[in-house]
Amino acid sequence: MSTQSFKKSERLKSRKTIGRLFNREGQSFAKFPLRLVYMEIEESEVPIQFTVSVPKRKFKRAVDRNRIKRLIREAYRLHKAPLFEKLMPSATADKSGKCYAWMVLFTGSEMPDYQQVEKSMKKLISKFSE
RNA sequence: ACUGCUCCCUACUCUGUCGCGGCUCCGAUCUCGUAUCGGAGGUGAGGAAAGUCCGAACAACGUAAAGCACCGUACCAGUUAAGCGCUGGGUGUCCGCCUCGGCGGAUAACAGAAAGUGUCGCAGAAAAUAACCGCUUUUGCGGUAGGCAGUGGGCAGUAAGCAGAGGCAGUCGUUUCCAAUGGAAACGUUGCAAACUGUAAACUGCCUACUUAAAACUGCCUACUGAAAUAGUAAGGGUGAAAACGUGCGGUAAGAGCGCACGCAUCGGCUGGGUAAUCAGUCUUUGGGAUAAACCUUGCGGGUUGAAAUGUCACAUAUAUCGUGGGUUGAGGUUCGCUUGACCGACGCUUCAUCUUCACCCCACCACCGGUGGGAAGGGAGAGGGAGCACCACGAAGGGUAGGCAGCUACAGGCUACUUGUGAAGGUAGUCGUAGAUAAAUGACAGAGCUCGACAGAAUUCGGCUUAUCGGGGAGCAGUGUUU
RNA sequence: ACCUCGAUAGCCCAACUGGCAGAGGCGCCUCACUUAGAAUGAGGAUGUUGGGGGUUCGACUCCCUCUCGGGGUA
Repeated sequence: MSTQSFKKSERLKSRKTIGRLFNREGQSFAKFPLRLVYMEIEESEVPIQFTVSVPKRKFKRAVDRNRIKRLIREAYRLHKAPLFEKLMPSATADKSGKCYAWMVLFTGSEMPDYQQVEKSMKKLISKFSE
């Protein structure tokens, strides 16, 4: 499996799981302009199911929201490899590895460029690894 | 060449690397499903994808009806699957031009206000029945002026009468004088009157002023006028967004389309042009303020709900559970507000007893190979009845899923050529295949170029409209300037 | 994707069935009272009625359109 691919199976799709994330079970921390909400889930083929959200209240044009989501996804795709390395070995050895659901929210109110997003994504991942 | 308007096309480009959604093909793996992974090829947002303002397709709702209600719509014709779109035409309004009655442009929810109801603030006499002021007729009551008549008055005249003075005549008286039975004069008295003067009343004439000779009053008439009543009238009345056809003449008590002429508008008829809206002419009717984006009337159209519609497969103890009713001749339903109607609607099975009937069987009698009567466990058929189940309807309280497939992209499709038409569009032929996701795909990095890149992201699909928009290119029309 | 409601002063809200520029409360400003402040009293200001266009003599109101905001759907 390529370390930079981003397949359909890596995406968080279950509406139920998303609901649980926001209700009570999810933990979260923030690195401006991003905020990570995550929780432990059972039985997944991949270590992390990932999704993105951008509030409509701050960005009214669909074009802007799409662009931000694409930037965040791109940053995640390019920098997730080290994290997977950390989670995978246990998963491959015996099936005791932990799986997580991730949702990344964009909390800023202005259009970011890719460098900003990449920087905060790196921080997010390094903090999560601890 | 520039400027303006209209229409059409286009929507930064190229290279490399890493990625994403469909599609096709190949390979590998296993739980054999076209599941997962890998690879290759090819493909992947818009002119507005937006707003959801119109119109359809498509789907479901039990068949999808009629009336009322409700909603929409409104010059005509064409175009189209359809339309509040588009094209062409007509009419009105506004603007511009000039050769002054045509041309050009813009614009219009452009049916009906002469079916009815409502509204029209302030101002104004009055906002729609025409009332008020005003004007005018008539009536009575006043005022002023004039006229006539009268009373009164003034002037003049008449003079029978009266009075006056005078005259004449007579008688008598008195007095005085003289030439003395007389005479004369004066006074008194009586008479006369035809003349003189004056004149109450009367009569006649003229006048009755206002700078006088003539105070004033009454009645009637006329004119003007005051305040009323009655009737007529809509010419005029400072307003207002809007004022009861306009101008002139006649007419009238005053006036008025009351009449006439010219003109304006208008319902309708006829003739002609046009498919029609409508235009021109002519005859006739009428002169009715605005508002229908107030209610409304008329014509036309509309069943409702929208892909989160809907079908189907899988999962889920879920065609499950509980209650009520129907099933038992009818519970319930018939869509949106109401009503009506053709109507739709489970109607099958089990069991219990009763009755009727049939054949067999048993008994008795008549009789002779049959008939009649009676009995009855069981069997067949039928009738109505009781109980229950299936099934149907409504409600309650809950449970589960939120996955797959279909709908889902090939078409009222695009492009080109020819052709028909003023045009929107149509026809014929050729050619092209061009997103289809479902937490939802187009991005990042590096480099290069240029005019330095706007508005902006598909979610069932089309045709329109509206709105946003940096630029670039093309065509047509109009104007200006330069050159030839 | 589809359906639906709303927008009036800094804030909350009236204004009928069109009538001439719009009421009220809170807040704001000035003055008085007080040593000062609060409270109280007196006075005052504040409006493109979301933008644009239309109908009408006249529009917060009726119609069209745009912008912004709210709500709903299985």
